[in-house]
Formats: sequence, C-alpha cells, structure tokens
Amino acid sequence: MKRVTSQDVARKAGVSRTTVSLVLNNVQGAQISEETRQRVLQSANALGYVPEAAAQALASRRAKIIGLVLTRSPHHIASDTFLTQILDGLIEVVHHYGMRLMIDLLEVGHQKEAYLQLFRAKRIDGLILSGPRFQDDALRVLEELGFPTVLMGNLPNSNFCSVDVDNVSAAYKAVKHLIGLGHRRIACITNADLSYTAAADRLQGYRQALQDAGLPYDESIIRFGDFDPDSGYAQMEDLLEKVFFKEPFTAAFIASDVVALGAKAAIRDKGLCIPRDIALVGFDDVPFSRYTDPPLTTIRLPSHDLGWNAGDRLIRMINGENIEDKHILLETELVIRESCGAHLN
Amino acid sequence: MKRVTSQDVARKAGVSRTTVSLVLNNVQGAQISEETRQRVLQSANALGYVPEAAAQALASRRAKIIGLVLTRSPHHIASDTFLTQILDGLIEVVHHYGMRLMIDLLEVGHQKEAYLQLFRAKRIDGLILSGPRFQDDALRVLEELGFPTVLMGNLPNSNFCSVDVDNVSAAYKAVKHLIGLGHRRIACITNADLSYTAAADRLQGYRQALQDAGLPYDESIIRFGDFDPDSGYAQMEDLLEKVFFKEPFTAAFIASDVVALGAKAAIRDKGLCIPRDIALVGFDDVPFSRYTDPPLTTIRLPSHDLGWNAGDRLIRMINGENIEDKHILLETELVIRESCGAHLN
DNA sequence: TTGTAAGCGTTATCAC
DNA sequence: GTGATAACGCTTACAA
Repeated sequence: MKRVTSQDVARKAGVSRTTVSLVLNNVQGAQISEETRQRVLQSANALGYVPEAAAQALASRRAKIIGLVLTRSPHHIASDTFLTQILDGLIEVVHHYGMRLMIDLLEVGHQKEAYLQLFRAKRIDGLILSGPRFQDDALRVLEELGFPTVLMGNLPNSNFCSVDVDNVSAAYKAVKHLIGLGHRRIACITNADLSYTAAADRLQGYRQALQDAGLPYDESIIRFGDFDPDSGYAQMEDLLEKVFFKEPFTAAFIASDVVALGAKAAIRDKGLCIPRDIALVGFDDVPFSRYTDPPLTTIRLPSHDLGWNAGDRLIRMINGENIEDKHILLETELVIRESCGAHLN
Repeated sequence: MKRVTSQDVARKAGVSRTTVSLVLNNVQGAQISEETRQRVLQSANALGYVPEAAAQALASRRAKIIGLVLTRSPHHIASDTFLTQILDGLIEVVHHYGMRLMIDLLEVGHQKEAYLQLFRAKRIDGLILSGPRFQDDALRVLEELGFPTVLMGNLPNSNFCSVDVDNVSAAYKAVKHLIGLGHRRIACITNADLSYTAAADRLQGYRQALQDAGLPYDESIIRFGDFDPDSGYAQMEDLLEKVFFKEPFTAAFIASDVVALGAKAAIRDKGLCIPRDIALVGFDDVPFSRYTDPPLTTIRLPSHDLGWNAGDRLIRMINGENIEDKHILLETELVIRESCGAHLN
C-alpha cells in the first residue's frame, strides 16, 4: 500500500502542494478561495491523507509533542496517584492543540544530559516538570537553553512558568480545621523532605496556622515523609513511640494522603483509634481516600485543571504567546470526612 | 546558537556524513577502521552532537517512539494504579532500545480513526494496548494494517502478540485459598464487565475452583464491578441487602483491589467485620493494599515485568524479529495478609 | 489567489 | 573502507 502524500492530494485537487499545505494548516495570512479550500479538503479526505509527522516536524521545526518528565524513583512512581489524576486534563488540552504527550522517567543525577538530549534532538517542543525542588541545578540548563518549560509546583525566584495550588494556604486550612475542632497539640508529617517546595510550603502553612492560633511550634512532633505509605508508617511509629505516650498529641496533619495511609496503619497497629485517640487530616484527596477506614478528611486538589492549565500554558508558550501571569495558583478545597470526628469536649 | 549537524561532525573528523552516520548508528555491514571510528566519536562528543529526531525519523522511516494507549474513561484512569505500576518496567526497556514512550487516551468510539491517524502519520512505530475486550472492532483495523501491536492482556483467537498473567489460574488460586480456609459459600465481584477478557477469565477461575471443590456455582452471589471503588461499594451493598442476610456467604472474591476497597467500605458501613463476618480476597496487589484495614489478601501481579515484556516484544517486532511464542503468561503470587483471618471452625 | 523552488537533517544506494 | 548523491515528505519565502 503506497503512502498518500500531499503531492497526491494536490494532484487530485488540481492545485500545488503549497496550496494543500496552506489549506490543511489553516494558515492565517494566505487567502485561499473558499472553492479551492473545499476541493483540497475533500481530496484529502477522500484519499485518507494524513501528513507524516516526521516530515512536518523536520520542515516546521516543531515536533508537536510535549514531554512530561518525572524524576522520582520507580518505587515512588508506582504509588504515585497524581500522575493518573492529571493525565486526563493534560491529554485533553494536548489533543485540543493537535499535539501529543511523551512521558519519561529520568534517573536522578542524569537529568542534565537527558534534558540536553531531548532539547537537541528536538524530540519535544516543551516540557512539563512535576515536583520541583530547590537548588535543582538541572533546571539551570533548561533556563539557559530557554527551553519552554512549565513547572507543576512552584519554585520561588525562578523564571519558569508554573501551575500550582497554594500549598501554604491549603495546609493552613487543614490545620485550622483541626484547631477549630479543639485540638491544641497537632503533629505533622510532611509529604517529602523539605528540598521539595511543596513540602516546605505545606509545613509553612501548618506552622502559620499554629502561630495564628497562639499555639507553640514544637519540632519534636514534626516528621518528614517520603512520598510513600512506608515512610508514613515509619514516621508515625516513631512519633508514637518517642513522643505520644509521654506527651500526647490529639491530632496529626499528614501532608499527603498516600503517606497518611501508612501513618494510619501505624496508629492502628499500636491499638489506637482514629479519630478518638488521634484525629487525622491528609492532603491531595487521592481516589482511595474516601474509602479508607475511617474516610479521610483531606485537601482536594483540582488535578484535572492542574494538568489542563500546565499543558495550556506550555503550548501557548511554544506558540510564541506571551504569558502575562507566569505563576498561577489554583484553588483547593477542604473535604471533611470522618477522620477527625467531632469537636473535642 | 547554531545547530550542530552531522555535517559539522563530518567536517571536524575529516570524513563524510555517510561515515558519521555509519559510525554513530553502529551499522553492522560496513567496515570502518577503528581509527576513523574513534575520530568520529570524539568529534561528535566534542561538538555535543545529537541527531535530530525528525530528520532521522523521516529518512529511516522509524519514529523511535512506541505508544501506550488507554481507552478507559478519564474517571477510570484516575483511579487506575496499574498504569504507574507498569510504567517503570516499560520505560526501562524503551530506553534500553533508545526509544521513547508516547501515551495517549482514546475516547471510546473514536478509536478506529485514532489508530489510523497514529499509523498514517507514522508518529509511533508500534502500539501497546491495555485491557483488550472481546469484539473490539477497532482492533481489526490494526490487524489489517499489520501495525505492530502488543496486547497487555489476552484476546483469544487473535493474532496479536500478548503479555499477560494467567488470570484463570490466579483467580483459582485466590478462591482455593478461601476454600482451604473452610469457606463454602463465596461471593464474587468481578473487576469489570465480561466483555473484558481479564474479567471473564477471573470469573472462570473462580468458577473452576468451586467446581473442583464440589461447591455449587450460584449466580445470585455474582456481581460485576466497573474498575473503581464506587462500583465495588454499590455491588457489595446490593449483595449484602439482597442476599447476605437471607443466605449468608462467609467470604468474597473481588477480582480487583481497587474495587475491593469500595466493597470493604460497604461491608463496614453495614456494621459487619472483616474477616470475622466476611473474608475478602482481592486481585492486583496495588500499593495501598497492604495498608488497608485489615491488610488485604490478594494476588500479586508482576507489574514491572509485565511492562518490560510488553515493551520488549513490541520493539523486537518492530525491529523485524520473529517472535516465537506470541503469547506469554507471567506468574502471579498469592499474598496472604489479614483479610481472611484464620480457618473457620 | 496560487505556484516554484529551496531547504529541513538524516539515511540509504551505489560507486570508487 | 569511504564518499557522492538521491531520496524522505513537508513547510515557507518569494515569485507570478
């Protein structure tokens, strides 16, 4: 079966390849008579013509592909529910612009070369990076190259476009909920170590909420999670053994539902009860959180919109549009379920 | 910054572009003196030369990209943990062969055109399809086109290469475990409707296990899940209300951990206890299953290997290798945790 | 309003 | 062993 080229379409429509290209790409400048346009469109359709991506890319210098790059370890990826949640919105917008999504995992430490590779090979037109960290010098490369990049998450003092939620205020909201319920001593397990901006911000929100309520910030009840349930289990266990039985806390803010899952198991394994002994608030509202026992009170992220907006801005950047508000923050919502019980008496 | 082309490398090494191409692609036939080879390699390195993907694709007729296509609804994708679990192995092998992974969601109903599009545009060299169904006529298109395709999952009587687990025997193993514990009346909720081969196979394994134990197959305690926890909740609730209180069952086999999560919540909401009132076995061993309350006994899938093998076979097909065993079945493992308790007395 | 022709950066087919 | 030279299929000035 011979390939159908734009030449064939041109021949059938009785025009030149130029005209075919102009029509099919809907080029703004050039005026094409409605009649020719229709003729071209019909011929293309009749022949089942689909432009070859590689040829188009070579000539136009556009791959029409954007990359989503994840730098977490395989193990973390596996329990990462975020990816699947943003995928929907992201692919929706990517399709809207007639593009495609390439997904890649990068080994930590080899990112610099990988970015260069992707850039030089022109495999992708732009990049979405999830979960930025402070002082990631691989990012410098991207900045210097001027490679269109959108961050999912925030990175202060950087020139990258970013799409994020306001982690500080979301965490604030979560902790305030706990305080409103009468809790005075609230432990915290972060979602990750503080080199991740999201983790630092969520901890900051926690701190702020305590402060505004006139409550002390006590480092002995702060722990650092590491994305997965295992870390939540370990950290909560530590908290329980080292602190809880001496100086009890009545609630915990766990800055990730996935981490909270492990923490919950640790609490249960010590024979303690949620929310009676310890009230819990999570973060992210992953799909399973409404089905845990008890259902988890948490912060809902607008994941579809996060994905959609990241894609939209990236593609607009690629198309040469000037993005006015480089950093946008989407709204979160406190979802109250049953892991906090009622007001303390 | 001017782009570095193979011309530049050729010039610097004092050879022709042909030679550069031969060296860099490690072409088998042509003999290149070790000395020239080194010279070319060094020049390329010094200049930071990276071949342009589009040009390569155009000339070689290889995009060096494989596609992973998902046809579930956005809502199902969001709670799909399988994707992230196979991603690791899949990307590992894709990188091994110097390729990339493109991911796409297809709206149900528009698959035929989408496949044609992908094929005609030569955007991808081959396709991995997850969760095939009986009588999916979009698949016929792929078969007719002779487009390299690997199925994750099985489709009897098809010519596609497939990588799967033996769902029948895995389900058999799960149910046999329950029977071994003394259960005689075991309900079942499938992972999806029976147009999905995996769902049909798992139900078949359940049935077989009952039969081999001389237990009756009772349709009144069979329900069909739909990938997500909501469906599990609804079906278990129905089972409880319509059957359990009249003719109690003592255990349930839920052919998906995600669905089981919902079922578990339904059981709890009725004030029943797992495993005391109802023992539960799931399927998939998703990351959260060891942290549910109680931890879920389930069937572990070799997700990394599933991804790896699917990618490996696809790429070998693309490279023109002849795959001897078209259908491979990977081993599963029964993971015993606490959702079945001890032997019934 | 439409056509001509020159790239885009590779790979592949032959000669030498 | 190595080098011209012709594809590959499209876009895009520029000309008509």
